[in-house]
Amino acid sequence: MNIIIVDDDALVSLSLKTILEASGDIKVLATGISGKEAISLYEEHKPDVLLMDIRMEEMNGLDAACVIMDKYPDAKILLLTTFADDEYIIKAINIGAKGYILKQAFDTIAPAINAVYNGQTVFGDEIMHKIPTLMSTSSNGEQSDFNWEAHDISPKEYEIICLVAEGLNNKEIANDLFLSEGTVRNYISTILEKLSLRDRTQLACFYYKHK
Amino acid sequence: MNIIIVDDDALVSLSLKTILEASGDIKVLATGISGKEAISLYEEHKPDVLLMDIRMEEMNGLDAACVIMDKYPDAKILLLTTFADDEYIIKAINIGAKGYILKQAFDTIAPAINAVYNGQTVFGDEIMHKIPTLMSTSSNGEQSDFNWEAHDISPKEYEIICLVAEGLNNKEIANDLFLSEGTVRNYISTILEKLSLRDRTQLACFYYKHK
DNA sequence: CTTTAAAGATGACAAATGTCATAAAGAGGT
DNA sequence: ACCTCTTTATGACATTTGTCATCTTTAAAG
Repeated sequence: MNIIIVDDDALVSLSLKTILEASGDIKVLATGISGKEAISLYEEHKPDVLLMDIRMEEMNGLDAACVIMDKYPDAKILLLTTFADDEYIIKAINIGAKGYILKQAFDTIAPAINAVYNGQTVFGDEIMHKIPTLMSTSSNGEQSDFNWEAHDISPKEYEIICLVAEGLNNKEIANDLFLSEGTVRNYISTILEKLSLRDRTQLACFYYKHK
Repeated sequence: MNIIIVDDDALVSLSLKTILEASGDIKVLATGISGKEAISLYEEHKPDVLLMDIRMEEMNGLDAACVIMDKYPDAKILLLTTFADDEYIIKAINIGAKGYILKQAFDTIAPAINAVYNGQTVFGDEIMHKIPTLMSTSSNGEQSDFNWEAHDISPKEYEIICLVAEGLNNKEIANDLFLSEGTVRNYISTILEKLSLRDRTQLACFYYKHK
């Protein structure tokens, strides 16, 4: 099976290439580092599967996927992400990407590619967990969009809020975001201050009520 | 990798067993023909992956999956279906099934099992296509179909759950319900036990996700 | 009248949580 | 170079939380 890898970070592309080719039946035809490159490489090689990072400098993976799917509806595109970026998941599904998985999970990527090659669609587990919530928040058009920035909530803080609203404790959040537990505590402390809440449970409630 | 196959139709189980075992690294520990059997077989063998039909006589695959996931949250269950039964997809996702694919596509099942085994979630392509539509139709009408009594939650306990989901702390709940703070703690303790949750924040999250 | 079951309470205890003061490292602007 | 802001980290601390074993009271069932 022939694939193309596109990732911002050449080191990642290389590691992936090595690992995947070692697994046997995968051949990496080319690697790229931007969405634009992904498009031209795809047209040139017509790979069985295109493995592409979402966050990239010149043109992000989603837009590139959109362009490619538009021209080649049968394209099999597997999107990689460093951690579960909620906002992109729904978009990825709608575009018709054949998968959306964490690139951390190196050894699970080969099976995923195989499944995609055989006509399945694959999602990383952590990502799947979020879909029910995303479904209920993205599609019922009622009140939803609370403006977090208006309350001085930074992106990082928002990220933490989401994890609290998934029921993670401080240690787990710390592991997820590569921070120390104490730092997470401090973050939550200031979040509570900003939103005039008392504890993490109220924060979780607030989250669901304003989404 | 060890799996169990459960399908109404013994012929299907057998064919699957043959095909999958031929592929090399899959061992079929047992086969069953009903949801009830799936549960007992799962408990007995603790397979890496459970492959189960949705439509079965005695107890359908979804209910069985629900019971199993409840008791073994790490269970990897791959649901099979003859046609894309729209109505079950959302439910399958919510239950936490690791996949939902067409059993027609014989040769794609092995890769799917592999991906699931490696921690991914897999959906057949025909099924994935329907998800965007299902998302918008499922979230306006139904909702709140979670059966608290089925999880042994008494009315009083439910009352406390609601207060937790309003962000009250134990003292406040105690005042609200004319109980002592200790009693409230005990109540919450048993609620968490019954729902297999860890703390009040997870309880609040659970409430909003199932409501 | 016993026996049993339930609802509620208490105290002890470990763990998790939230607050605060403080500090190191880096980036950017002057 | 100096100052400032941001991000991350610590440690100390008081509170809250969840768990458990043990009671009392009340009500129901025999």
